[in-house]
Amino acid sequence: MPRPVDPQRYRARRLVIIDAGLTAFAEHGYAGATTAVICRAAGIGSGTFFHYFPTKDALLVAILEHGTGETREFFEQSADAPDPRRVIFDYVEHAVSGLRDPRAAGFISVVGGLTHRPEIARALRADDEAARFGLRSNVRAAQRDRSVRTDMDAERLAEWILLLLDGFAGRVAASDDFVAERETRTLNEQVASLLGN
Amino acid sequence: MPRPVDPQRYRARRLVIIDAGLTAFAEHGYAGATTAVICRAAGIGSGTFFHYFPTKDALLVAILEHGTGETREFFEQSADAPDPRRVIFDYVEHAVSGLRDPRAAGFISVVGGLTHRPEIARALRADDEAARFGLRSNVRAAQRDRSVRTDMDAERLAEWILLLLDGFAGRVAASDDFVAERETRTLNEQVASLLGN
Amino acid sequence: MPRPVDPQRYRARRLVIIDAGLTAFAEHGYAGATTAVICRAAGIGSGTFFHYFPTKDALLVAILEHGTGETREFFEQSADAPDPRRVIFDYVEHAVSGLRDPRAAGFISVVGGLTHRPEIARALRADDEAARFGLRSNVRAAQRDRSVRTDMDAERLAEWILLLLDGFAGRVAASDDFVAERETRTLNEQVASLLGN
Amino acid sequence: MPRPVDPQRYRARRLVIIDAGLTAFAEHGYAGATTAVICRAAGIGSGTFFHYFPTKDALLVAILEHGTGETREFFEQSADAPDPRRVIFDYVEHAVSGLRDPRAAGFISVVGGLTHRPEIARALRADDEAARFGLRSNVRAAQRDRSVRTDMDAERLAEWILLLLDGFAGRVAASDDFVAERETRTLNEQVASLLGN
DNA sequence: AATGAATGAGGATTCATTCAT
DNA sequence: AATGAATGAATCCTCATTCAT
Repeated sequence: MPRPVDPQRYRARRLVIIDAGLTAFAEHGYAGATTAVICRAAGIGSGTFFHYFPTKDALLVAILEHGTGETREFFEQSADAPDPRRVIFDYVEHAVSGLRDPRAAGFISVVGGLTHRPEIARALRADDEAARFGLRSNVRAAQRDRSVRTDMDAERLAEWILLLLDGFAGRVAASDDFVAERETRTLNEQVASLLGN
Repeated sequence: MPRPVDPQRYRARRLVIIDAGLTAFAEHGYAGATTAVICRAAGIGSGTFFHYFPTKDALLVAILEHGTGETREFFEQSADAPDPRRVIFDYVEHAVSGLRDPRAAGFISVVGGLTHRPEIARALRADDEAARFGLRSNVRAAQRDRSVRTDMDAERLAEWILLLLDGFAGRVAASDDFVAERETRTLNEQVASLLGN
Repeated sequence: MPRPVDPQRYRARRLVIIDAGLTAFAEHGYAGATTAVICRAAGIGSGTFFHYFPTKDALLVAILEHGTGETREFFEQSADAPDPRRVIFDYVEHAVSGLRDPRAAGFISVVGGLTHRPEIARALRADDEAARFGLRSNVRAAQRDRSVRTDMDAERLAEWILLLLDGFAGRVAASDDFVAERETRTLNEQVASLLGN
Repeated sequence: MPRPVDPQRYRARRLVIIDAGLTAFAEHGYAGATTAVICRAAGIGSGTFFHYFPTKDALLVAILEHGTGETREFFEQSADAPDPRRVIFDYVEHAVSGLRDPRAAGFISVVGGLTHRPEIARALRADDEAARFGLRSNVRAAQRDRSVRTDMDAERLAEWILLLLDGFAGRVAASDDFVAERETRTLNEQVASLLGN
């Protein structure tokens, strides 16, 4: 009598590992986060790890995809928002609030140095693309209704917003004095100055 | 009869290794740049490598310190410049021009993920500190002569300039469409908007 | 309420696994035939596998014993045959016809390299012994009625017949050009030359 | 001052490892001969092993190629021999004498079960081919001068000689009672009966 | 100083086997 | 009986580093 596969349980466990991975990568870097460390953090045996993820890289990719999914969701939910300029700022807000998880910034800088692992590079590009796509659409819409400057094309403005967000995350990771909360206002100003009005 | 050390030759060879290291780290990431790879690139044997650097990390630190030195030099040479606001923009220019070396951006993102190796973290902090110190001094001076806004303190402004520079480097590394040359003007605008006037 | 064990069903399933094992071992070698591969081929879960066989080795042993059983059966059925020389040639025929199953030769060479697993070695020896015993008896009988040379003792002649059969199987496995069908005649000649008359 | 590479030393050490590998494979089978076991037998560290052979398979291949080389050499040295039939029997002698090394037969049966590792399969085919080629040439020559039957083509006769040799080796490995020395005469008889005259 | 052979600690991954359901 | 998730021992292999020459 086959035990019915319990996808609930499966996904829960998977999330536990993803979470442990996020912690471990952020805390110890990619090399330092050995599968042993991750397994210990997740409370599982090494065999179990590879039951859920075929490789260590795959775990990292899963973490990234998690983020990519959230980004896509965010923009899908804002698809019909009346004020695209507003959506852009909401996304900025959203991105910064992601940094409230103290592991996020660390993870981002770790993963940025892994462009040489092809799988990870792919996931990284997908992540970037998702954010760029969402931003670009909204920038374009905002340009149409003249709430954003039109002398720079939407793609470049999107890149620049990401530049600010990535730089912001980098600073959070690099400097103890740079506290997300306190700097959000300046970030908004920078984005505003970028988008013009 | 010990051959007298020829410091000329010594330093030259050291530079060759540093250069090979920069290439290798940028091209293959930290893990992918094995000492074997670096040695091959430098045209030396592995034994020789460890004559010049006690560890692989030490090479990375040396590369970083090279950059830190340049930063310090830059600000020292501008110490008595009459227009500190100008110096800030010159530094931005200087930093961007560093990205003309196609390895630079790659190296930066690689090294950003290595905060967990203590030696490297130290060097990274020193590098950051050098730039921040130089910028802060000039921001402060510029604030004194009212060419920079005074409603944000110098330290934070310095951090924000670095945020823009790091974000910029990150974009250069991440996106083929983001070409340093073409984006410099926008960068200057953003810095200007940051500093007010 | 324990479902009454259905021995019919049990044996059938066991045979399915044995068959899958034969296929897998022949196709992928001992190491390549992981229990997962075998289970997939047999259409069962891994847990089920270990209901039927306590270890992977035990499956291999069962396959071997299957063959050993057939060998014993063959010689039992020929026990009272009037012409023992004939029985020997029939056995050769029988052995060659076993090679019609394209998995047989592959399996034989795989299993030959596993003398170091004690269980398997035991089964292998038993298999060898069964064939040797059957052959030896018939050789001896044939010697008695002078239809086989008497200047070599029965044991050695039996070994030499096995030598020819094993070599034959090995060639079938090793060389695509060596087709059992076409070579049977030569095999019979060699056996004849061995036994004299 | 580069220590001059000492190819003497290199080859010697390589041979030590090859020898240890032969012992280990023959004694423990492929799986049982872990790299650790081989290294211990060779008196080297695991790192050293992989300095000489990129993989465990490569060591096995090297052992095989060693044999292949000997085979080729044998036939090259006999290239201009006046009596090709004699050469064939000399080769049989040569092959049997190789079995005096008690590890040889064990190694052969182990390696026969590894056809699924592509590198090994390739080496195995090359080995087979070398022997077949040498035999075939001599069979053909012998057929020309009528010292070997002509009703079977040279290729098939070569295969049959190998069949006898492989079967012989298999018996030596399988049965303690089957001693190479004592059985050589019968082997020669079988080959003679095969070749006719 | 320069070399590269030698080392072995450490890491990712595999897989037979167990066991709760 | 049947399942497959969970396990961890065991394996191959990598690579920074040492050291005799």
